[in-house]
Amino acid sequence: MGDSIRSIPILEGGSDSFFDKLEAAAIGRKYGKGKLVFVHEDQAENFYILTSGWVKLFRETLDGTQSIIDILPAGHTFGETPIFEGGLYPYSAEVVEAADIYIAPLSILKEELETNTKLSMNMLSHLIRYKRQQDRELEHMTVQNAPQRIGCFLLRLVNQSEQGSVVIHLPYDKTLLAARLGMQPETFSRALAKLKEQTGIRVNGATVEMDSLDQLVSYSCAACSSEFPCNDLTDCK
Amino acid sequence: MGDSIRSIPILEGGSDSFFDKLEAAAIGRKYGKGKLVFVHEDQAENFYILTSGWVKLFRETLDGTQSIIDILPAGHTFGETPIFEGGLYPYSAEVVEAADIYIAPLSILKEELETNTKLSMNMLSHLIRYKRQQDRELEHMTVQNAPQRIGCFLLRLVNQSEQGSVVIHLPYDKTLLAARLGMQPETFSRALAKLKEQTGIRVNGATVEMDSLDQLVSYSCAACSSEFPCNDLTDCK
DNA sequence: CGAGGGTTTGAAGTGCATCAAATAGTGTGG
DNA sequence: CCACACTATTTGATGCACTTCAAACCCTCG
Repeated sequence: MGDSIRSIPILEGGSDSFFDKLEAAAIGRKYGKGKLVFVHEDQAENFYILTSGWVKLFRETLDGTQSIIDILPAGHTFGETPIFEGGLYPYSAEVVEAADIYIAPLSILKEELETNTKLSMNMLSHLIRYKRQQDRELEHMTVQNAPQRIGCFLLRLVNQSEQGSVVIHLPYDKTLLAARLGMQPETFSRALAKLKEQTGIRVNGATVEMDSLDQLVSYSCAACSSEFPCNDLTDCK
Repeated sequence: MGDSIRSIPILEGGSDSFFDKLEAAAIGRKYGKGKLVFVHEDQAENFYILTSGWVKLFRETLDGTQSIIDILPAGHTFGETPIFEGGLYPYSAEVVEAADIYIAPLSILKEELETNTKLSMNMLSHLIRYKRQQDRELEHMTVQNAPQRIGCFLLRLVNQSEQGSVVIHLPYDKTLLAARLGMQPETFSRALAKLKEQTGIRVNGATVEMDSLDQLVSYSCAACSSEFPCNDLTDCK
């Protein structure tokens, strides 16, 4: 386990004693699809380290409509933001693909942050990058239409350097993906069909293929303020 | 000047020597409406402290469409995010209401952050709060319609504790406000009219009055995952 | 008083949501 | 290995919200 925690990007810069404490205190747990890790406004004692699977962070309105904050792949942490202030989780977390998660006390993280500038600098830098990504998401919502948003998402799944023909696997349900992109499942389905005819991508279930990225890039990125290899983040979300 | 810089929330926790250095190096400048402070992808040497007026942060696509990242009131800093990485501004900054701005070297801030945990903790905490606000903005874009978004914005301008009748002054152009809320000026105008008839607010130019917040709250917050006094931020944006 | 930008109003078009229903796909127990 | 149940996905038809284009209005300021 040590390695998997020590190599989490957002914890880079942590001291040895920090990781030792973390390993001593953390509990590893397996979660099946659909399991809730915590719920909005739970008292936050722990933060979570995702080493495999996918986790959805979301909020919901009174009528049950969910709005998705993020869908995290392995290698990310979540539930760490209540270190400051009241200490309530600002969102709920649900496993959407069977996951391995380490549960670790926030107090250890907080203590380390207060004494280890390297870690807090690293965390600042991650938050800033994250914010930039979020700026883009907001931009996309107003500037791109549904097919373009899907195309943009696909592009962020691709290794930028990829040459020639490309194969992508959608990481989770189309229904969830639709929600993640802020549209209805029906709209997603139609928009994907449109993307197919516009850019020549081939879709088969959760597999998407194309001969080159060019058409997808010129179709999707046209309406955006960033240029293609825009995915300067650790990874997709 | 000292005081105005020392009381900026995001710089709270800075050491005396930090503020001394800042005051020695910073240049105060007045900017008229419409002036650009810096442009997207400029090399970032300085960050900016806004002590009066309003500044718009934005990006634009090739065809000139702007997407607004934020509109800052006095008391905020901007252009500080390139402390890490390459050091290019990720957005452009334009004064939208005549502003007083202090220009200060990023290097001073960076150095202080690396040595003063109090400041970096404070900054982390601010970024986290900011992120939460941004989560809400994204939610609003998908969950609220135009009149509700306007109502929500108005509510965030109000002092929460206000009792009885309330008067609000729109802080800048309606056209800009529309862009800030991700809609067209025409839509804004119509949506505001609808809000008027639905909630009984009275609009006169840039002045908005109402007898009580109740109707506005129940109309606007119905579709949101947060409850009314949701503006747990330093101030509006 | 006239020019120009901000704001409103009107008419028409587009994209997405919604409701309804068909189809494909997956896992289950027999 | 098949039939059933259940969910994910697609397709169709319709409505609504917002955009777009056009023009009028209003207000401020030289």
